[in-house]
Amino acid sequence: MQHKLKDIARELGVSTATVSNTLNGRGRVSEETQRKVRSKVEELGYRPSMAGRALRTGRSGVLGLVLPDISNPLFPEIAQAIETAAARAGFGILIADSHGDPDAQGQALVRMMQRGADGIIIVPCRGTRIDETTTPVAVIDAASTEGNSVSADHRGGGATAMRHLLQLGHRKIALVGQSRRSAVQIDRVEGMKTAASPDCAVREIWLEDEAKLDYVSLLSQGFTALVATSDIVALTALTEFQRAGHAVPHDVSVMGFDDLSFSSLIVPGLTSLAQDCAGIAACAVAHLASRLDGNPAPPAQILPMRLVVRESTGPAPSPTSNLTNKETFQC
Amino acid sequence: MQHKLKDIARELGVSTATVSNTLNGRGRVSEETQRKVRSKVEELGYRPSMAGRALRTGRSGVLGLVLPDISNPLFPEIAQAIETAAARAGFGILIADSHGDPDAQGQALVRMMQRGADGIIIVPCRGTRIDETTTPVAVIDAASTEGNSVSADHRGGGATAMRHLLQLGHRKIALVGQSRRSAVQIDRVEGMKTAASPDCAVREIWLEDEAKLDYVSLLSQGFTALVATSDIVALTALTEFQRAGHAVPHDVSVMGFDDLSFSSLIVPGLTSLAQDCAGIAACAVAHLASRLDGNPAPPAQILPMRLVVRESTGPAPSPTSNLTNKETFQC
DNA sequence: CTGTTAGCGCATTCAT
DNA sequence: ATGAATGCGCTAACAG
Repeated sequence: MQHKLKDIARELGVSTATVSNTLNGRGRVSEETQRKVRSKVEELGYRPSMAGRALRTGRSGVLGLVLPDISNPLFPEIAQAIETAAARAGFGILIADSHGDPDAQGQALVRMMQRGADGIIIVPCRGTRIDETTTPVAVIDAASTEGNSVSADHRGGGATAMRHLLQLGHRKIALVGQSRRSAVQIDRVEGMKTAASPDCAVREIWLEDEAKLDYVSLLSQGFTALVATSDIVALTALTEFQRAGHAVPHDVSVMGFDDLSFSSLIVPGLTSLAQDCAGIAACAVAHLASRLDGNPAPPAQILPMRLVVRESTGPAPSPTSNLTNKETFQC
Repeated sequence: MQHKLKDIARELGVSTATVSNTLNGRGRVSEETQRKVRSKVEELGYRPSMAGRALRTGRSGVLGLVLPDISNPLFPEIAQAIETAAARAGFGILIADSHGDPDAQGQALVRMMQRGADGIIIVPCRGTRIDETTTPVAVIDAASTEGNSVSADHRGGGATAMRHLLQLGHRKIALVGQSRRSAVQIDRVEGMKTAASPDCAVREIWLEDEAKLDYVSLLSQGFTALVATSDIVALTALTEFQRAGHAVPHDVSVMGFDDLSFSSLIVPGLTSLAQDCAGIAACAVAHLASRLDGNPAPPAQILPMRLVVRESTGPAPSPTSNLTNKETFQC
């Protein structure tokens, strides 16, 4: 076992209170003794026991992080950002996975509280709402969700995506989402639709409705661009197009959301809208830290999304060449 | 604040020890009082304070998990598996990210210990070794790494990959890794090479050596298959091939490692070698749990990898059609 | 079988 | 400016 507060107090001939006061800056302690204490602490390699402190102060110095589905590829970034922000603020992160199941999510919340988490950051399952509890909770969801504490501006991101394609001359655009139960996806699609110009034809497609979407047939229907609510879906579309011999972005432009790790690595690189994960994480941690200091819950914060232009989006094909694919040109 | 042990003891007219004994099964307590205690606990919704217990027992009930780079897409699965395994064993998971930096890794280890982690599971940075400390550590790396506690059979996986391609008739195969500093990647490539038949030409390529690898030119050099040490690299190769108009697997077979989440979603689906994340996680947690019970460190465990065959691998093209690509056929 | 007692390591009064 | 004393909630000895 390590050295205790008492040890270093005894060795210095002072009281434990003095040592504690020095270390926590709380105190009226003379410069002289402060130096002695600090050097002794260094010498002995003393580390305060979190258990003792937690019992005394009722604070564990730990925040819970509950995620809906760790296997979602966006998770790594958000988790990393939160861990970094929390560490900077002196908190540890206790992690839990709800497997997308509302029951498991509830149990995870209870487990975190039982473990003494000072606060909880949660990215809720689709369609679940979080009832406020005794321990403060920061919710990262969509701006349109009640109880949301901080989120990316998914609507604004959708609008930005749409404007990007309009600028490139696209006028017939497919909007592809996975599930309507996701408030995030709904917001993104809404944003796209509101930004569409009157002369722009838009078709909204939800994968949960279709057995299997035939991406390639969209081209013969005159669509020149596709925006997916996730880079995952965009990647699927991209590979389908390329496999069928259609050039991206020459024949069709493709873009997604979240700027996942692979999006910059594939060929062509995927144009995407990135969340400000670091900003969101910092907000969530700050939110909790502030409430732990006794302040009331701050208003929800919405952080802008950032357009990352890569090679998967380009000028709309001219009407004549619209149905022409690469092979035909080459022969 | 919640109810304390004392409360429920007082309400029942028994001692705190009796309640504690009942709850921890430690005790010589009559059936009668046990029932009364349990029902009172239920009624009051009593939850033991981890802080108090931790201080008393010196055990936090928490394991640290230190990852080299959360943004690695394999992380989600391994983290999820470990969280699940730990929860089953009654542990919480305190997470930390070393950003691939050995210094940060060391600091993360210290932070975990300071927070009172009972044990630490670590996936080390490339090229780092973990010195055993006072708190038990389980290392998840490669079988060839000293100090490794549990890992997938990366060599065996490499061999399996090679045999899969040999069976399909491939005899000129490119092996693509990212960094030689990764023991995991080394093992995978070694496994591939040992399984290559004498009549099979193999070329080992490390991306850290090349400014930018020209995947497409490999085809004109007669390669009919490519194995990457990661699905990420395989995905890059796949999209490059498809963009250039080469059909996968008709013209070239591609396979990777780790069966990342996107591998089943792209077209064609990526053939890959999957780690048994759940098994690895269970082993790591069991390893730590056993050592916390006072047992000596168990020997390292190696878990087999599983071949997941999808559409990106197929029969080798016949020698005559080897240099022929899709467009030429169609014209 | 059950109750009493004594800390675990720390932060915090209240005296000095 | 410092020290002595107190108890956070719990469990492990020991006593009954």
